[in-house]
Amino acid sequence: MAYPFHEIEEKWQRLWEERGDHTADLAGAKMPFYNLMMFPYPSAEGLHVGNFFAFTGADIQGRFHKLLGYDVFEPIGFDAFGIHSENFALKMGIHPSELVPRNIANFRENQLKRMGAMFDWSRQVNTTDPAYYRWTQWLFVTLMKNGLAERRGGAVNWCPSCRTVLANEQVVDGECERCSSEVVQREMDQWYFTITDFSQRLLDHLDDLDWSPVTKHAQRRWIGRSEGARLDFPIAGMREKLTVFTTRPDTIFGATYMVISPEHPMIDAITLPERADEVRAYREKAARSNARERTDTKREKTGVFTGRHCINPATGEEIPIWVSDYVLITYGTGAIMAVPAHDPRDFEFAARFSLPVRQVIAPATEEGGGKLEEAYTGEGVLISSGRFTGIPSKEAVSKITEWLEKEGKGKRTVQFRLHDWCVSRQRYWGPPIPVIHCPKCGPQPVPEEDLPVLLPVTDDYKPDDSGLSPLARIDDFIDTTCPRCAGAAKRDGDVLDNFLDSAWYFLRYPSPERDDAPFDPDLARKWLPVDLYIGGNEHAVLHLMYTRFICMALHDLGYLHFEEPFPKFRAHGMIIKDGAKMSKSRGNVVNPDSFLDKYGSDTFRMYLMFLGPYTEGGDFRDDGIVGIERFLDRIYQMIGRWEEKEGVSPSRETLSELHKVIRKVTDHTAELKYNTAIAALMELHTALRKDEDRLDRATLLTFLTLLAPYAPHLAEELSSRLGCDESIFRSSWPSADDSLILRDTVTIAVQVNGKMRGTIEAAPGAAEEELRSLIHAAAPIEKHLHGKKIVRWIVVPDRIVNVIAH
RNA sequence: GCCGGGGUGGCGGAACAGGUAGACGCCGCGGACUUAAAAUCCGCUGAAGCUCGCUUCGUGCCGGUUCGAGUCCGGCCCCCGGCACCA
Repeated sequence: MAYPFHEIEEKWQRLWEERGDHTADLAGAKMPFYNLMMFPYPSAEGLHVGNFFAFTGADIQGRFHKLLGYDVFEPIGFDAFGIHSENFALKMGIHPSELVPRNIANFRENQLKRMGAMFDWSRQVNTTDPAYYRWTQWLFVTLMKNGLAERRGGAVNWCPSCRTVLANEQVVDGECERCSSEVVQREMDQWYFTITDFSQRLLDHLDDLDWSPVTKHAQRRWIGRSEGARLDFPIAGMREKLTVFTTRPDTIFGATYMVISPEHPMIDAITLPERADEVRAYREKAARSNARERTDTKREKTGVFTGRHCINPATGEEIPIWVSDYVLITYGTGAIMAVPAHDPRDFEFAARFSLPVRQVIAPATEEGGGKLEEAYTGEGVLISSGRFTGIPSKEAVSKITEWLEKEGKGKRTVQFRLHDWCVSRQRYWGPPIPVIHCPKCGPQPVPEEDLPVLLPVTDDYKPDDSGLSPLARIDDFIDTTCPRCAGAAKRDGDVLDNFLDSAWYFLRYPSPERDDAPFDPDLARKWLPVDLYIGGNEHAVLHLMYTRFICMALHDLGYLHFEEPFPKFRAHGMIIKDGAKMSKSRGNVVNPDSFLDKYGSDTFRMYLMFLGPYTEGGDFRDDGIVGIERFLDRIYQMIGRWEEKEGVSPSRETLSELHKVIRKVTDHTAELKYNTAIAALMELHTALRKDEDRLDRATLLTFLTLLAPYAPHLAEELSSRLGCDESIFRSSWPSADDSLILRDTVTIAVQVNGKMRGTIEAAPGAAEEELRSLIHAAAPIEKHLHGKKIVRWIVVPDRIVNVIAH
């Protein structure tokens, strides 16, 4: 018979709300703790187990810190703009402006409120609210005015079936995430945030951030710093030079040809007339090919010769310029010097088109001048390299760069992989980009006092083939006047990337009511940066990088006092089912609502936390939950049986166990090792049950306090039944008293020749002599020593003794 | 292909810093209560062997270091996640 969780949970949720227990006193707080979790995107299916898992783990931190004495601010909101919401609305045939509020209401009222998290419902953020996206637009305008937003041409991902532009993250292996059509590239004018101006800072700060190593690693890779040089190759018969980026200037004497990307701006100028047709055909083919083909590394290399040559500045030789799509326009200069002897890609290309291969680095283990079977990419000594011959390659990198720099033919540079952030989306469901295009004045930011640019309500929001945003079809919206010259002008028809909505939401939480500023500066100073951020590692790169950039920019512009929004970030794991990701197509989706109905929130919360390490996730199995159900029920029954008795106190053993567990639960909760913290609570429960007659109120309340972050409703209920008038979360977290942890004797393992042969009980810190006699006195161990000569005793104090005997 | 993380009972998972492998929970088995069942409570539960107390084996595979290895080193296999022609 399960305890009456329905009644209890409803009661406490009501009381918390009535009393405003979770409404943080932001202005008056003495020890602020901003407990942030990634806000959900409110889908029509409702909150899934993954959300529930993530939020529970974050809420435990909030409740734990509250008990530690912090003033905790734990907000939640809704990331409701974006292509997911829009596509779903299209599929259902219900306008997103109708569907989204409905989904939000369901999330909030039927699911989030039942979780029992300490969300501060007095402060919410909904990114689709004009009062919010006004400031998202303000952010754009502010960056634009300060030269951090640029309009320029660029390729976008286009799904011909959905007839829409896709964000990079919606392109999986070159296919549209939703319909699996092949994604093609389209050239369009877009707005970009110049995040690349911050590359080095974004990289450097990582050293000081307390983040999971995997997350930092992913960011480092994404930023992709590499040191090298830009080298100029004069083009034969032209005044222009071809500039390449290379990390291996030491191999320049082996550069036997050049390759430019099919999108290279100088391609037409370089190509000789007799080659023009062939090059054009190649270029067109490359343009048509989809992202998957283009990035398939196993595909055989293709390319065409431009007919033109350029001059290797090191050797003075003329080398041919080729075009190939293995050179990307998006990295470096879109052109490379090809060193087939020392680069696998160049080697492959040279082999295909019979281009010369010249080895210029000899491995340390020189085997003589055999023909190279594959590119040698390691270090060695330079050969056939003019005056640099004989120099170790590592040294030659800087020597050759210096030489070319002196000759004015090159420059040492640092290259980043990070691209500027394209924020234009040719979709409907987002904040309109607050820009007015004036034929005379060029693009003008919408004046701040005219914000927000409201998203017009229209039924005609379906994207079409034109590549123009649905808003571009609404003349009433598009036609306007220039804020500068008052002449006829047109609004930008695109909307802002969903990632911009979520790049500043945590700045808004403390003061969502402000209509004169994006956030309250005093509260920001008091509460930010965020103390702990918990979220999914799928956002390791994009969301976290963009948010860091926005904060850095706002810092530089004087709006924020910090550069890094999330000094401490932890990624939670993923809940899988039967070893596979939960998905509708697999039919293995667990619906949290039915578990809430059947077991209640406390049991469900604890079960999810008990599945496995929080940062790794776990496998959801329906049958395991009864263990937690029994556990909580036993606690309920135990407290129900308890009667106050005069002068009782728990045994020394019980107290010892209590303090051991206080230590464990404290440490493990702080480290997000919830599964083992719960195991410790179970052990404590067993110990308390064995000593039930002697339990006093204080001991039980301590136990309930340890339980409270995990099962908040039950802890509140039982503590109130024990006579507490105040919420248990107003009490304080117990501290472990190590002196109460019994250490009368320790169990020492005994090995003979490395094999476990038994244990002995000894006083802590017992001398070796004493241990020896104890071991000889222990018959089951002694029999293994019988008739043998003891040659050595290895004693690890209070842990183990290993006796070596022959 | 490259970079991370990981392979431990029937299952989910524990194990500080090289020191009693399997905490805690599920499943299973036995017992108590009950007219009976459910629920609950108590006990057992890595494998094999046997004189029932022990013995041998056991943390993906092979080898090494060490008094002692799930933990460290070298090689290999498999799974998960991320990135993918970045010059």
